[in-house]
Amino acid sequence: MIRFLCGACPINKSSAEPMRLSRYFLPILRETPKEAELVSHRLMLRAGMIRQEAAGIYAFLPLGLRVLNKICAIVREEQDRSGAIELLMPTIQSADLWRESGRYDDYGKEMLRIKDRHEREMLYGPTNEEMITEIFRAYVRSYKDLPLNLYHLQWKFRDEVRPRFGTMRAREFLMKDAYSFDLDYAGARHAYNKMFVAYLRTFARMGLRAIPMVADTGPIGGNLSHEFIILASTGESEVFCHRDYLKFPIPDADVNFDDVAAIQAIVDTWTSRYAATSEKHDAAAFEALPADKKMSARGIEVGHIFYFGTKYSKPMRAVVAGPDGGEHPVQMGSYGIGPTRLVAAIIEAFHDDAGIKWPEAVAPFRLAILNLKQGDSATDAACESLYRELSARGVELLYNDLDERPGPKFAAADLIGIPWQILVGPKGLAEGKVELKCRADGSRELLTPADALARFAR
RNA sequence: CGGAGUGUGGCUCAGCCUGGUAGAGCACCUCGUUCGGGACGAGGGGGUCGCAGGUUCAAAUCCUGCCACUCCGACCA
Repeated sequence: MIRFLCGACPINKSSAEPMRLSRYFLPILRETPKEAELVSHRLMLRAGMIRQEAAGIYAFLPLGLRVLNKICAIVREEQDRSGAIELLMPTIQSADLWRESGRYDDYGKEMLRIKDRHEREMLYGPTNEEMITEIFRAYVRSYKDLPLNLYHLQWKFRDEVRPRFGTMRAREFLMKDAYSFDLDYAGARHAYNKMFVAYLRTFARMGLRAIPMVADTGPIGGNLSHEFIILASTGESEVFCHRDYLKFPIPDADVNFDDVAAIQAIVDTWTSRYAATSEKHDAAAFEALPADKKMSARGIEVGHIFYFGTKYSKPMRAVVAGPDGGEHPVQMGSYGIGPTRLVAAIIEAFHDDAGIKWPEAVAPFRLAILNLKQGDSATDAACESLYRELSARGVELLYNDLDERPGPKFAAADLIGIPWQILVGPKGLAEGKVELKCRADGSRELLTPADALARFAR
């Protein structure tokens, strides 16, 4: 099946093809490379997910790419559900565009500036507000074409002084960035709210509880902004919030994004309690909370949304005709999610001493078959049969058919964190059984191959 | 960008102080024995010791410069 959509871009659909380990490329490391400090960084290197090519610049190896694609697929589904429309902008931009907004000089050394063969000044995009505004103004003339929310998933480059923590704080990173366009503040506020709700769903589907916190707007600008933070002991920043955030409900998949009042109500709930990062922390307000509701923890920022009005539309003259016939600079917002950072963040949330414990929604494979005695005819036959039957039913699985002892197979399966393992060996088969192990809680049960098949068949 | 440190086979590291023919474990290849939680034996392949100069009869080792990477700090999706 051809799944190739776009060679150099990160837009490939997840591959559901089952795989034999003997034909796969999974360079597992038994020892931990010394540079890795953070547990997610260590595990990503050991599990053969990434390879560092320069400081803060990583290649995604096949296993890492599968996870990244799963994450992108969820991001995409929830963006689409909320009404955003995907396009794809380039990584390289012209400096002229950034001079229009005035940010070319403001952005500083974080921006990677390059020259082409004609000595024209170019840059590797750290974000795309200018470019999307340029695209918008080229085509959109009337308020009747609004609201509009355009997004893409593309590699960004920010030349961090000090990249660290693997893909958590890389210089090159994948980002989903969406940009909303509306005629007035009310429309822009609804666009902001829609993204807010989409983000709640997006992170929840990955098994994460992300808490929206009042945030600084930084060099993007604007005055309404939330960071979506997941709590993890290894988080980079200190955060403070009300304990109620741990149990607020996640909006259903059938939420109506056109229902302005309903969407606003969800946002109101999710902004009704104290929640702030250290930069915006109000110690007095936090101290006023009941003692059993106070939560201070470390957090990882996995998403950030901004409303910034006409900050770019005014200088770049992105205007539409309103119902009054006059010209109005368009009201904008931008909305980011970092999939490459999420890969690491999810590992921070789901791991143990043996390795990664992927939530099913983002797991590189759903199921692993471990042949515990390769070469034993009954064992081989049972494995092959399971592999064939499960493949035929579309189960994403990795079959460890290496001529290896059981120990390393157990260790590898635990390390790469596939949610379910079927252990097939002569001992069990003598009783007509295979063993099903759940990576998340370590539970095991014996069952017949037919029952195992039924368990995973859709 | 300030401070600290590290570059020796694919990985983890020893050797450097006190210069004298490059090592170990793991990984890899071959053969045999093994085989339900990272086996064992025998044999084998693989490194211009980050780069460039310098000192010396002789440099992984001493000196100078450069580069890369890591950690602490300021900065950040």
